[in-house]
Amino acid sequence: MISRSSESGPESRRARQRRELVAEITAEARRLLESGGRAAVGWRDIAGSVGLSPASMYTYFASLDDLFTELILQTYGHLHASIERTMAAFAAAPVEDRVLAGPLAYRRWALANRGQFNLIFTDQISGYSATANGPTVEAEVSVFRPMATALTEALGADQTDLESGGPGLDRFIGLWGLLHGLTSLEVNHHLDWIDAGRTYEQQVRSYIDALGVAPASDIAKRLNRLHPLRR
Amino acid sequence: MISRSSESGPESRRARQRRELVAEITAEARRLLESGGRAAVGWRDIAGSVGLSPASMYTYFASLDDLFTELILQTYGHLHASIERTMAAFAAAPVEDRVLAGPLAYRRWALANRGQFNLIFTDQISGYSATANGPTVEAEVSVFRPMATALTEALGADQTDLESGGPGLDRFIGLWGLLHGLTSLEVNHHLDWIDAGRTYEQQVRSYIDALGVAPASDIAKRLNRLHPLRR
DNA sequence: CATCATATCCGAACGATGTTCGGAAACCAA
DNA sequence: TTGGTTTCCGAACATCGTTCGGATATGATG
Repeated sequence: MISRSSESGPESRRARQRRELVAEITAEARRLLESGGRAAVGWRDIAGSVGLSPASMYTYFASLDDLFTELILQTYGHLHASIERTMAAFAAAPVEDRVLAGPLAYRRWALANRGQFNLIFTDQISGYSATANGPTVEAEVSVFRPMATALTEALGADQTDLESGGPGLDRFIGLWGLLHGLTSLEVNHHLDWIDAGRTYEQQVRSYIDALGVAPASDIAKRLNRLHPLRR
Repeated sequence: MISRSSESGPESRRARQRRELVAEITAEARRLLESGGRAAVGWRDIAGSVGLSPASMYTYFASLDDLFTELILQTYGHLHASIERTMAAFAAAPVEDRVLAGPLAYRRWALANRGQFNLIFTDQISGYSATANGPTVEAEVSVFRPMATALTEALGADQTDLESGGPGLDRFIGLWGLLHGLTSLEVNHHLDWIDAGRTYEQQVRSYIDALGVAPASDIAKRLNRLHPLRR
């Protein structure tokens, strides 16, 4: 049932089709997740979308939970890539700018992918706990390493603090809590009564300012120019 | 289908039984929600628990979504009551103590009621958006009014700031974001790798300390004495 | 007390779901 | 060409939320 995983020879026709189908399946699942929420993700819709029968889906995923597991891992990668891409755009700028650009990218991605954001950050799948699985923890720390590294660098602290649980880690945990809390509330429509975007940037700025980190004033503007709102 | 709602006469036998049954149903639903997550809440288990058939459940709730709606409203009330009860225990203490006691109660309740916490703070029910419904917004602001009021009082700011969106509101939004973010992460097992309890208190203290609010050092200890961990 | 509308309750059934199974067809290596 | 493996599907199963019709219990009204 499992084909070769890491051989170098030319890909067989079956292997390529399988790879493409798995990609189509997860793509359609993400589409359904974003448009209709978790309950809207079902085999029959996905199967119809890729032109196969529901039973055939079990050729590619052992169960619906397995599909969600794959979806979770992919989503960590997407969030990670989005943050790192944005921060890379400020690679030539002072570190302080990157400390703000990271959280701004975090919020932007979350608002554009509400379903996936909730998928990875709140336990929804039966029998699938966040840190219980190895690959998940690894994927999670990779998401935040760029932001944690930038903050630690801006503070002039030792990078080994992050691994050993020193004071540099505590500083980042506070920032993470703040930005994740505000983002999570806004994603789930608990901040609809205020100007959440303005408040978010102001709060993050205020928090890192208290740590002595002062980014440029036009980071958000430059970010909007880099990635205009899609769709 | 709807019996009298606010009359003063003696309650009929049917009315009492109906009230008790609705209470049993929601109680069992909460039990299932906490033990097995959202997917574990089903009519057949609930019906069996109260000694009725699944079809009879529709005598009391028009649909499963309606049950969840009721559950959400009740949960707001429970969280509100838990926070206010804890803060009331510090009514004679300085305001600064209450500013810390509120967030500590928030986290304690969330960890003891993970399923209900996620139920009210992340969109899970089809077609049920948080702020779209009137009763929900009202219930939500009631949850945070005690904490917001205490912080505003501790800051010596005008209480009308909260309603008019003045700087006092921004201060509280920041605190709310921080405490909700850390709590949400811990509830969903994203902070299992650190001492989340110690970190939480330290972060909240650090945040309000920057605002000039310094509670007593033994609030958590006193809180543990008031409400030892149940179950 | 007798009457009658109403509330409650249940068994049976419907549609939709995730999943399994057996066999047919397609593929690929030998 | 041969033979084993992969893919695919129709049919079926169990379970779910929900509806319906009718039987039974309740409570107000005469």
